[in-house]
Amino acid sequence: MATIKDIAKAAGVSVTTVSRALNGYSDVSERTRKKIKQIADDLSYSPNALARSLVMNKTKTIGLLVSGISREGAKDNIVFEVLTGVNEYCGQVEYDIVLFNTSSSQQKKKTYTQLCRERRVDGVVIQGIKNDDPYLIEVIESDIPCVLVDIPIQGDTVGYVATDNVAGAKEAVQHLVDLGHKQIGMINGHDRAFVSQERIQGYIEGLERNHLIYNKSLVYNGGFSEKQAEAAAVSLLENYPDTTAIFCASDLMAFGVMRGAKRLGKEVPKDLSIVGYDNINLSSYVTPSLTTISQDMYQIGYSAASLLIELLEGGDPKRSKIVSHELVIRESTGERNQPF
Amino acid sequence: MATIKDIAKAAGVSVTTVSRALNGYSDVSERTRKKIKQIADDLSYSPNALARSLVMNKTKTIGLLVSGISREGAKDNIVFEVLTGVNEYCGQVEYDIVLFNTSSSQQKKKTYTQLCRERRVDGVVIQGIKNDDPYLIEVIESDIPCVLVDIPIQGDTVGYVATDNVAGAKEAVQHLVDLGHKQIGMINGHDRAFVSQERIQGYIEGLERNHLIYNKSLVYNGGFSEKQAEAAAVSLLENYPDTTAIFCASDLMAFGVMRGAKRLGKEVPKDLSIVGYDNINLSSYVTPSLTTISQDMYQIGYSAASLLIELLEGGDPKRSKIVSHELVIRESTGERNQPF
DNA sequence: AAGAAAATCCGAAACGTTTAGGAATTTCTT
DNA sequence: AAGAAATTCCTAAACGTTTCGGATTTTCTT
Repeated sequence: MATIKDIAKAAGVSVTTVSRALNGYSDVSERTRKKIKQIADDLSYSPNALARSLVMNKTKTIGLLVSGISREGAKDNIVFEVLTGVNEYCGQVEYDIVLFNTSSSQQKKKTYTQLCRERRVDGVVIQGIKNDDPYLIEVIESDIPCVLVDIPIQGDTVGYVATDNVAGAKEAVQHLVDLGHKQIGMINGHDRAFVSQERIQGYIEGLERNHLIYNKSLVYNGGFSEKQAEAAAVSLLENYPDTTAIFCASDLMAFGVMRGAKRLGKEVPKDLSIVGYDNINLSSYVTPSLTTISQDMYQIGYSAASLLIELLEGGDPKRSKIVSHELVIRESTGERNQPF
Repeated sequence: MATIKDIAKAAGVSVTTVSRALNGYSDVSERTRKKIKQIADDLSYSPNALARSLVMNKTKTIGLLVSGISREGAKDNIVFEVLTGVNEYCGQVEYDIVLFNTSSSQQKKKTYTQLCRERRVDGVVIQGIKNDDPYLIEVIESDIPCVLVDIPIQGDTVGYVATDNVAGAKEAVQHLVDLGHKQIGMINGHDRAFVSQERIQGYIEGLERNHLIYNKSLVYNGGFSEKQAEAAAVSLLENYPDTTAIFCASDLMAFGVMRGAKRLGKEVPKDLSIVGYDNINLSSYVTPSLTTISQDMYQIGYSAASLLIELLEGGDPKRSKIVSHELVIRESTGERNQPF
């Protein structure tokens, strides 16, 4: 493997000159630069990023910390979509991405900060982290630049990108209200997710705006799990049979609710309208296809990366970005059946 | 950021001793080791992986080269699943993963080898690469250890992991034959994919084993695209209306075929049986759910990583791994309607 | 108690870059 | 043609580790 020294020797110049020639500095004559470049090509030289990073104290690498990279998490491709977005932006600005596997590092008792420090990433985007995750505190206290996905925290070195979950949830219930529904239940995720907190708030606001009373017992937690949501939906519908619509904090849970409805002999959307959240791939393929709040996870990833790089390269002092969402109406919602 | 020097100074020993203490060498007394560890903790020291890698000439990092990390590629989560598998294994053996974005590097004219050399990955797993991809030749010629997914090439530094695609395809058509189908069409991917070559071979063998004649004009290429497959299916069914079953080289294309069938007023599986390949998430959710050849992409990723690491650490000289597949029968296939 | 053996430690080089500061050479000015 | 200015190049240190070879200290042997 050719190094800068080899080139220097072959060209009869110092390593300094080689370095400066290859990096486009102005204090090297065109003639020698040509020669050096030629030799570098001949030796098929590629710079050692390690050595460079070591002295420059900058790796042009960002970490991607996701807790959802597990076999189960592969169902919705949310994680993958933001990864794709991050990857796309990083490709444009020539940053590399290193994947941190929190799961294993956790058992190895390596903290978030240690991970980042060891690998010398310039910054990190964090996704799928829970409210009570010990990592979260570390993030905020550490001085490693990072941007969070879906957790609205900002600071000197931390930014975030998210969607307006309360608005989204509000639109979802508004849609249901517009269809004539009066008793709307909700299957939420769990308390340790910021999005859940926001989505229920939106749910409540949506009801109140339409002068519907908010009944706490109509909302269940489904833990973002299909199975759990199915059980929750069954309970909900058995205890409150007048419920004609359910708003779910995720599409996956909406599928669970669908299954639960089927179990109870309820037809969607005739007897029960369902709206989900996320608009994952499955949602348009399933029958009936799912009405949902669509969020562009690719865009979120892309924005997260761009925000982080800005943070790193000291651009403008923006610290957060809200990406838009959209209600997409499909077959799982319909007019309320008037029970005459 | 504390370095080994800081620790040495604080402990009153040399950097050598600190290094050897921290790395568990035997030639340092327990007393000083304790002290050094204590100080390291106090200073919240974490080793600089860059410096270490530089001198050790080993990064404990593998590259992941996939061409499918794009917005469109997010539909099937195949890429993501192997990534998950790779990640899982790497987590266990404490390797990190860096994502290479081929797309951008291509336009930047950086070759595969350059990418790997620069970033100093110890090895690389490659996925979603096409037959005629210039990268492929590079891979084989370069001395960088790598394992290919779904491309059966092996050499001194290159291994692969795949499934037995010809057997899989054979089982698929056998299933259709068993259901009474006599005229079975196929929608293949494209010629630049090894899996396509194998799957059509399996298709042919499957037919011949049952003394059905192989009719070349019954197989169309769908380019692994849903849309394209839909068009192909329509052509196929219009030109050869006696076709009662279609075997598709991917689930995504099978969905296209479903849509095409619907366009022609054909009911699945009554008028047309369809079997796909891959068993992606969608397949079990769609109606009718899709009969398909299931391959465990997670396992493939996991195996690929483990094979690579073995290659790196000089374990046994295995160079390839075949992971098992399985026919999963769902609703999209049924007995042939005898046209009396 | 003296020499041998074992245990513990250290100095310095090496990995492949970048860069500050200055030296050598060329070109410009008058 | 001599000094100034600009151009081109180089020396050496630095980044944070690991490791070879040897030096020092302690413990064991008799």
